[in-house]
Amino acid sequence: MYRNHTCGELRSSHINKEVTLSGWVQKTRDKGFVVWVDLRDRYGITQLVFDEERSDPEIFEKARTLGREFVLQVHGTVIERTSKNPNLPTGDIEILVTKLDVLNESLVPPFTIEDKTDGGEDLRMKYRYLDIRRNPVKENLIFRSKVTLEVRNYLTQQGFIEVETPYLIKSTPEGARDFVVPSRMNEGQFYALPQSPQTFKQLLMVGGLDKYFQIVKCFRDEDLRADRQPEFTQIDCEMAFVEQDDILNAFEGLTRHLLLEINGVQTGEFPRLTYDEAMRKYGNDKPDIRFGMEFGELNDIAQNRDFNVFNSAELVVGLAVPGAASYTRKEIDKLIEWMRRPQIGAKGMVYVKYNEDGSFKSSVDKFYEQDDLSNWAQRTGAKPGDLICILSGNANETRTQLSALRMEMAERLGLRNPKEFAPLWVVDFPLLELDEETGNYHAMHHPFTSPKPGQLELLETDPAAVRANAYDLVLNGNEIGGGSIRIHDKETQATMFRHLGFSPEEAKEQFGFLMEAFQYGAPPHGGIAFGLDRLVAILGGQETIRDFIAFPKNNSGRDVMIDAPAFIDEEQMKELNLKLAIQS
RNA sequence: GGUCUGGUAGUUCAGUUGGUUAGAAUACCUGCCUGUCACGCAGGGGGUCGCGGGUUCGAGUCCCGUCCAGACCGCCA
Repeated sequence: MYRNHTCGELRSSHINKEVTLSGWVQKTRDKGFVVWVDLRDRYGITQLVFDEERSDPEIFEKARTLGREFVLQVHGTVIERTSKNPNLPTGDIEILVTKLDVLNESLVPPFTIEDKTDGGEDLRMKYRYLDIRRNPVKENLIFRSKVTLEVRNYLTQQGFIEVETPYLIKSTPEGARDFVVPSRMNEGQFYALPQSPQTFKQLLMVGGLDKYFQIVKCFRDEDLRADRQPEFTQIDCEMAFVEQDDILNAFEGLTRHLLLEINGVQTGEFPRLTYDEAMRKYGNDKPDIRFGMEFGELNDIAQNRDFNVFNSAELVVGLAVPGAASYTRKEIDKLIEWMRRPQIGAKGMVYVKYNEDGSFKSSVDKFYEQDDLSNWAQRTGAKPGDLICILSGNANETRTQLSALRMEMAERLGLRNPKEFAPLWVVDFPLLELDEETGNYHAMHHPFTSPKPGQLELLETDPAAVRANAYDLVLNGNEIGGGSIRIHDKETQATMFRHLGFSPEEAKEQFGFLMEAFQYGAPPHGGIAFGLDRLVAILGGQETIRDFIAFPKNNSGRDVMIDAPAFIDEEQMKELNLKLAIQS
């Protein structure tokens, strides 16, 4: 038996007990006449003590040779400490060791295994197994396990069935790039790893399973970000015989359950905003509504004066930054400069200081009266002490730019409190999106999304105006889930494919199995998928999803620990009938 | 594909206008220390300044190229 207690559980009530513990050496403190060793395991730290008087001389000498991260098994007596440590749950006691076994030695670790490590990102990834020994990483993984357990509990209780779908499937051109896997048995042919189990879950509905979910890995071969990994996990869900409201209610229930069980936060009914409203009010289809700063459109009260910048703009829109009227000229100039960076691309910014005394001072005083500025303040909800920031130009671009400003200012003002949760639904997304490069329309969600009732005809005349039965669940400015009511009849699906530029032959070749299934009594159905990594990170109050993934990939999609991807040897290539176009 | 930032001791970083033997903290090693818990004290070892080329009397520092890492834009149905 390696242990009969963990390193986190012994208290003064255990004094005089004989115990056996196993764990890692966190640190040794050699004071000459006495040596202390902090022994760590998943559950905590317990102090071991060795001294000249009470310890066997051989064990005492052995204790002095222990290095960081040695694996020990110790046997000894729980004793009361002479000087207690109130910062440690086990700080009242220590173990007077009578038997010391080094189960394994350790090299000096390349970084400190402490909450605040001295190791950089790169190094920690290379030695991820050491990083996982640290509390913050370990606790994140435990947290994730708790979230997935609650998801399974809740959905199972609601009558959902967890079904696994295949990882080796077929590549399709729509959407993200596929990871492909060569098939040895089928010369020259490739599987693709799923970007999502989309078509399979729809086929499960045709199969009559009615309520499905799966916690499932998905794969996308696209460039990464801090919150994007090439393989990531979704909570994938689908239901039959449902309308949009049924789905929203069901998964609002799941989200509310998680917020309550995981974070202890009670949430009321989630607000529902249409895509158009979200864009008008926040310039963003995933608005962070933990704070206000809603947009105020000023076209009618700012145009038709002598200020040509506004007169020539499609949209004049502003927002009030709370308490920022105290910004100096220099600070405002810096902010404008920030807005003009290529990433945001604003041409300039008009500002109005709403002074505490009720007067206004603006960068366009030449063109506008105090009354005008007062109207602007009213439209943007500004109060004395606020700074009103106004952008103008092309409607879409201007909204996006002002949204960037809104998020930045909220960040600076500390309004993005990670302990606060503000979920909402964004509904009625456009069905199609114009690809600027090709000039073609493609599905904003995916090609199986149904248009709003009676809007199918609009596809012919005004494709951009067609709204879809598609919805996103947004939490604190992050899209944590998205889904739609699907098309479930062959004719509509064929029409969709045609509008997306598929020839009937291409549609049949790629999605023939789905269209065929629709001919055998496909029920109305719809669903949603949550990004689990991101959801867990947000519930955990953190930004980077990498900290919630045991073995994440780096910026360029590499696993620096196992050093993947890698070349494969010639024999393997031959077997797969592959030849590289480049020389390795 | 693009923009930006960084790469100096095991680690995290500093290094001025191009100028003596490249520093600090921490980690590591040795010794001391009668209750430590960020222990303390004294001493010690540790560097191809990412790599290649160039400018210069002289390059960690300037220039060109390249590799690696990170953030962002494009991309992510």
